Amino acid sequence: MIKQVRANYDAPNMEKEIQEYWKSVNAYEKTKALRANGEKFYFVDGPPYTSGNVHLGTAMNKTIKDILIRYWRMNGYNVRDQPGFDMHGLPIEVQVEKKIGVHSKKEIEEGGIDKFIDACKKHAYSLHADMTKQFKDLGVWMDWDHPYQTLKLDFMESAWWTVQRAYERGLLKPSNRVVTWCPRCETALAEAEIEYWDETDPSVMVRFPLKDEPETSLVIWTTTPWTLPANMAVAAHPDFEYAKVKMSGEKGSETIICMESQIEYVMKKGGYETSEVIWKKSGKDLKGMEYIPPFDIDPKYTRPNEWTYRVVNADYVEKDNTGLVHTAPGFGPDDFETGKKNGITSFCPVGESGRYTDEFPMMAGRKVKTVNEDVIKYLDEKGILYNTAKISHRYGHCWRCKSPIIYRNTRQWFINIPAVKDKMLSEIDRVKWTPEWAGASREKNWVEGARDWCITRQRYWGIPLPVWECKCGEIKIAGQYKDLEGGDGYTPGMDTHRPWIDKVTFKCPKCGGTMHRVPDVLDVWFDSGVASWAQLSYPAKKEEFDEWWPPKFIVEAHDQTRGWFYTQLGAGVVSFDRAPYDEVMMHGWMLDMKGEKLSKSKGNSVDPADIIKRVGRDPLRFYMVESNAPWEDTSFQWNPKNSNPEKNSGPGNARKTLNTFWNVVNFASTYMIIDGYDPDAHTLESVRPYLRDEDLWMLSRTEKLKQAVTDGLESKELHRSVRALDNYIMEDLSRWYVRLVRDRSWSEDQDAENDKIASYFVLYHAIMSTTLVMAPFVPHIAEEVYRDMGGKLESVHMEDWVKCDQSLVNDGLEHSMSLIQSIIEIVAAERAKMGSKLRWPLKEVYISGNDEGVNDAVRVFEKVLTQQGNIKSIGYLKPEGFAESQDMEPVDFTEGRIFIDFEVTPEIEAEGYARELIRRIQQMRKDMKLNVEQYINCDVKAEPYLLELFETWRDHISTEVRAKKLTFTDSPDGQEVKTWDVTGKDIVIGITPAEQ
RNA sequence: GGGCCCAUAGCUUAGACUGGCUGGAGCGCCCGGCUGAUAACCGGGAGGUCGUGCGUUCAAAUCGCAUUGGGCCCA
Repeated sequence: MIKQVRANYDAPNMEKEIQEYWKSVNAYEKTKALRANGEKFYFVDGPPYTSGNVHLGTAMNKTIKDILIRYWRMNGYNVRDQPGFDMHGLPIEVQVEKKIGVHSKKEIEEGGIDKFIDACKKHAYSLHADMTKQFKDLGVWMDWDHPYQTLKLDFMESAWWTVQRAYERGLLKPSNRVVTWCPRCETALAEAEIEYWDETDPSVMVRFPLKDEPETSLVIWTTTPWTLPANMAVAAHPDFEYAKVKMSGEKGSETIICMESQIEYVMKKGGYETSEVIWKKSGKDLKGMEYIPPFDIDPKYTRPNEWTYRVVNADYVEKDNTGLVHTAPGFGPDDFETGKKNGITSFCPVGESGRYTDEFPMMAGRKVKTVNEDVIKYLDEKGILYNTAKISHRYGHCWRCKSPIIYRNTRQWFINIPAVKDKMLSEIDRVKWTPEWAGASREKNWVEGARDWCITRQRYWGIPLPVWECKCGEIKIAGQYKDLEGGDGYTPGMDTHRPWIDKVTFKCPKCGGTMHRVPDVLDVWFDSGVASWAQLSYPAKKEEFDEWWPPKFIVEAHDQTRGWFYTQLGAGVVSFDRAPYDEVMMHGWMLDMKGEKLSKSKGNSVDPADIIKRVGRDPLRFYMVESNAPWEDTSFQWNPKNSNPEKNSGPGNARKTLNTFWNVVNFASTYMIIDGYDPDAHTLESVRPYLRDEDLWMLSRTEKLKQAVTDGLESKELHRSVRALDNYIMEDLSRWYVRLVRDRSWSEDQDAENDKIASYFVLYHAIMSTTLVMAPFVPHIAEEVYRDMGGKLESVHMEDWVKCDQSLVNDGLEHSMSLIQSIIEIVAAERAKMGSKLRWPLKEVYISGNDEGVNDAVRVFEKVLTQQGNIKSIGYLKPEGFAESQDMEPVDFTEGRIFIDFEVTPEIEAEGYARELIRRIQQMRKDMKLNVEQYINCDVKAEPYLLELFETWRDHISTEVRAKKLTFTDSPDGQEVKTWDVTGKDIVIGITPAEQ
């Protein structure tokens, strides 16, 4: 049964009602159940960080997922669609700290870690609830009632198991390293947790006088004067030339050593005018030269060896500044490596909170970055400050609290990624990437440079590192919950977060001592990295794992190259010797209107809820996917202050397309209901004898649409699918086919009944086909149309995907129609030039195709041409056969020329005026809000000449306007009387509704 | 500084891989038309150094090199 659709496409409210309908009939659950026996498809949702807010990028991400999942389901797959949430980690800790008013780890511990963790957990769950609500509101169909959450015990167990796997394979080890460190959060950070932006720092050059020759100095350069107390060596490039130079000028002279190519630069920085090279040596020969360090540090901390306070070689030294690099192995990763190579102590006189320890008494207790000026002052007073300036450069900051990071030497646990790098690279080759360069170029480039993965954080809210250590060096890994059971402090059913798990200890099997847990928690990237087996609770439960793993497909934004694509790859290879995915699709970001990153602090953020409220969910989805290839960034066209976003915005444009589709459906449902059209009563075979060529054309276009949308989905070029839909709806369906069938829909001629039914059949087929292929993209409007137009199933999303029927494709007809369309366009343009209204028929149009085939192709649709162009007659000419005597200018079209005869004959004049009259009466009917089937009585007053013309068209006029009586009179009367100016002549029309 | 991606009308973009006719659309703007889908629809117009430069070629938006700007990932 076809129902009358609502008059207006009010997306925001209609979508809400559809969502309520889905809920009321359990549409999602039933759709899933319908495919329960289908081929299994394991899709893994990349868990968004549980921030509580769905922004545009997250909306785009879930929209793509929703589109593909719906598409796969329509193709019969049994899709696993468990959504995930990344619920541990620093961002939540920082928010909770603010909420409860603590500012440091010390304060957290004073207040009790248990209270803090309870607050984090509560907060995480509440954010999770907020986000779920927003995702559901977008119309995303995932298993929201059963999400995987990284804070759940079974999920944490899987992470533990993976740590254990790494250990068993010899890939996990603790190590003292210099790592990036947030002094506020007092924890190590991964590269992925650091944000870079420009900052102004001191840029200083410092003299390091030679031990044996104090009047000569090595000159080093640094932007971190605060690290100078930890200076242990100076690095020179072994292959570059260095020089001992006497610098002179008005201020005096001195002798320094620097890179030869930098002499000029160093001279100027020192305020000298001339330089004189005393000797040149390669960096290799400089090696071993001993100098006096800038600070006196107690040797019991620095434990000097034969290379301490000497020149060493390192090939990362670049040809800039002085070419001699201050080396503090406790404060820089490169420095650390250099120090290690030469056996130099990694002296690090800075504690967790970024304050100097007693190892550097001069500044003990002070925060490192605050002492720069004092250090410079000290150097100056000591006479070793060569030059000081300011520099603006990129500097790393903690992703959560925005504090500038430092490097510190600490003990962390690492996974040896270089050991499995080759396997990771070959897995990248095995996996299918969309676009192809996402894997072959980007991911590969990233993995090639991969180093050890530091998986430990010195925090609270995370998966505890499942490692217990004994003083004797013995290590125990708890790979699963049950491994805790033998421990002291274990209580059945305990929460395995900190601090409770910290109380669990084991007796050392080797020395009998007590084994304590390493108090660290895991990097949150480790949490998400294990998601594909952790969501299946592997290895604690095996059944689901055996059923689903390995996953087929993931899709995330391009920043995940270093994030989830990478951590899953690493964790997967460590655990299973393979990437936990077969196919990766990469998508772009949503940027602001100017192409800049959206951010709250910049004030250019766009709230999806605002778009939903003002334009709607489907238009938002349609726009996001249509505007660009998925992997490209989109400058999102939305100004929150726009007072009319329905028109002037990206989603507003999409709304217009969907609105047009809505109007088509409205048109169809209106007339199909009037005529009692029953879609089930007809088949293609039953209507085939009555199909016109334009019907066959529409069928052909519809099949091509199915093909185009399918192709786009298969190749993940979703924009192509949506653009094909847009083009079909606007060009083929609305602007053309509906225009062609209007007269047929209105016909009350019994003889034409079959012709009308044929057009209804095709229109219905077009609408239903469109509805099915648009369903994954715009699930709400598709559902509404499907239900109004008599869809058989409870939801359009339960339907099978429709395949293109090649037997209905007819390229010849499509070609003919495109010729007709271009000819009609030209005729319209020529009419405009001549001031000839479409309402007035043209006497004749001559077609002169470049060859006979063109004329034949036009002939197929001659009726369409005469009707739509309002042309009395079409003439066909041989390419050169036109009699120029006709005095008509030829106009070119794609495959020939046309000639238009604009002569207005008396017959044409009569018809023209008749149509002018009809138009005015129709307008009045509409103004009077008369029902389309209402009969009227009509009085008309006009000059006698016009009345004569009207007389010849009396029957036609009466039929068209449904007039029972049409009276020509000098005193027109009626419920509504109006005077019209038609080409300068007054016509008075009076209308009264008539009895049926 | 390195890797990858992008750059076409005021805005969003097609065309580029496989070089070839006056570079197509949509939105917005201006003008006109149509009117039984109607808070719709249609036509026309204005608007383009195809980021810039050099090269390959009979021919470059398209291929190559360089350069500028933007995005992502790193140093």
